Amino acid sequence: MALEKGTIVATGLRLLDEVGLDGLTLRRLAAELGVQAPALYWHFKNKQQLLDAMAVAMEAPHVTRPVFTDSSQWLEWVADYARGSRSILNSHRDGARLAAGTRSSPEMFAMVERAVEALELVGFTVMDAARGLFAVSNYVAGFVLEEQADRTRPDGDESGPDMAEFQARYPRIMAALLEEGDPQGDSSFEAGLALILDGMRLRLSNGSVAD
Amino acid sequence: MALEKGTIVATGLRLLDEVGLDGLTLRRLAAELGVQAPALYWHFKNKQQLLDAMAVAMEAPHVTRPVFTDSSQWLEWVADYARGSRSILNSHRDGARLAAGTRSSPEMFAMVERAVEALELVGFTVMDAARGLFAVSNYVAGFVLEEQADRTRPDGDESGPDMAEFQARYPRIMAALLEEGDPQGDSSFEAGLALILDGMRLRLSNGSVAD
DNA sequence: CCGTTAAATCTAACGGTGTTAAGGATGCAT
DNA sequence: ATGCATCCTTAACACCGTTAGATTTAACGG
Repeated sequence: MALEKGTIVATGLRLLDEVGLDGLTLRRLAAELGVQAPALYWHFKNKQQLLDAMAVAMEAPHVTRPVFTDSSQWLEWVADYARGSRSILNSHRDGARLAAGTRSSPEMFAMVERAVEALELVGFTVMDAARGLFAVSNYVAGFVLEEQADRTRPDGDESGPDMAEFQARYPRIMAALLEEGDPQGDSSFEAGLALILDGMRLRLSNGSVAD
Repeated sequence: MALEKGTIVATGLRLLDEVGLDGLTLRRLAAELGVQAPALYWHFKNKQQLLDAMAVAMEAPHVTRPVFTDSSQWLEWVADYARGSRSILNSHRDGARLAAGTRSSPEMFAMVERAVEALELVGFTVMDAARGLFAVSNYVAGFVLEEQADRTRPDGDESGPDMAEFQARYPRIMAALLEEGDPQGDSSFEAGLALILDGMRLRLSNGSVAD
């Protein structure tokens, strides 16, 4: 039987780190497996289904994360959920783009369901819980996509970065950059996440009627 | 002189709406312009530069948006900034993917600079202003990307949606869907946006030392 | 040990892609 | 008229995802 579905997916993810999503061709992957490209079509209907399987495999360690039990820990859990999402998307090169092109797996639905259930016990309405998690997911997706995009498009086109002109034209952006460092760094991620979490905390204390 | 750069970009955006980003090939675009594909290489170094120009053209109506003057209007302005971003990304098919693959234009930097300046006058620190706008941008990007992705990948693979099983397995998600409707709709967008805005409002009242 | 059958892979090819090379037109300036 | 820069052409290259059909491999009943 030689080739297993899991082997193809694992090799695909390993190769993804080497060549990136745009460089990941069926011929290249097949060569890595010591096989010809059309052989992959016996295991997967087409390339998209292979990419879907890779995305699911990548997200697997995340969707099995247990939900919180102590109600007082809900905020930290949601924060860790967001950090875990970012970590998973960054566990492979172009991981965010890979996940963005894929439909959510049933396991992902199951996890959200459990999380909403737990948040409900804390005092959230189902709506506020779902909206909060959805907002966090969208924020993380947007953040990591930009985070990884800077690695994908390194062609600076212009010759020099011309820091001096940038400083002169956008002094406040420059000041923020100098103070915080990388706008795609951990502290920037945490700051944006904290905004959403504060909003959720407000919904909880207000009984979700704040508008 | 015949072919103008602006004509190519405008035709590219029009064609994008017809065939989507994946269907937008240089040969197809050239045919639309009554020209052969390699002719485009006289105007653009490669396809990516053409896509960059298209993204800039798409975002043009947004980056010229004037900043608020009345300090009491800061929150509504940031909200409108977010709504405008979403609207711009939705102004063309696959607009979010197009923008995601592109570096920010100088005009975008200039607008953020002006916004940070205005928020500073309201009482924000430069850091909190920049972080807030950055978080909003990431949220909007993630939201619209998912919003448009559902149109890009319509192959449901599985035969039936099987609502009954979904209802049984994920009752809370189902309840939220029934109450809110489309999780990619306006109200969902506003709800997530409100969370971030509440977080920003909190930063303002706390003098940015809440942590 | 043979013959059958299904699983797994091969070779060959098709139509399509972005991109490059080299050469014609076209129009303007000397 | 000649030269030159502009703009576009034709021809081709290397590569892509995908399909069709032949072929090998492995397992199993007689």
